[in-house]
Amino acid sequence: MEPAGEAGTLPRAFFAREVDEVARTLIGAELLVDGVGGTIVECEAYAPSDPASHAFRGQTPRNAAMFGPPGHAYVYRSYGIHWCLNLVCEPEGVASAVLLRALEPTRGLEAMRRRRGLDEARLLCAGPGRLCQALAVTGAHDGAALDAPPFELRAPARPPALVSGPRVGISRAQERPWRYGLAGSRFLSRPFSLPG
DNA sequence: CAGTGGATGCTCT
DNA sequence: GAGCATCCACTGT
Repeated sequence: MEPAGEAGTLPRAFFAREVDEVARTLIGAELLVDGVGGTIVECEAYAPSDPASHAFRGQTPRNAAMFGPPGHAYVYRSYGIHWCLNLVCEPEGVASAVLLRALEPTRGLEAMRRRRGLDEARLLCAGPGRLCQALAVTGAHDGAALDAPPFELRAPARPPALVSGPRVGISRAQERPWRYGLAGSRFLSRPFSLPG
């Protein structure tokens, strides 16, 4: 019985909205996996009918979680080496998701340093692959609910200042400014081009 | 600081 | 067989 500790957890309904709005609202939220994590400072929206989305060409075994209910994880392997964590949005079947790209580490720093083999806090979660390594997120979490252990997600106390820009590492639909960041954060995977 | 290439596995053509 | 929603080590200024 720990009602107080769960009071701020984001409900599944939080994710059942248009993905771009969810992405903006996630900046400043706290994400923990087994008690390890920090503040979300960078993420990207991947919408339905988005040529850069894994779901664009329809459902496959890999992207099946994107077609499932919102409020669940979609985890895929990137470049054969890294894992990337997405949060599924919108009504079930629409297949949109937010890719988490960077955290400001706040909890479990020692566990993250051990997993990453690094000391410098700035580099522990600065990038989607690094973030998953630091939080020990793998394909085993694909499809898992975000409002239950090992996940904890809490909204920010106050809306933070946002910056936006083109998404990173994609070749299609580069003109869509669906990358969001916490203004002034030193924990981004890379800087945003202009002050926003 | 910029640019290049290797590691490595899965999906889709 | 190509192409990745990446990261790191290495090169050269």
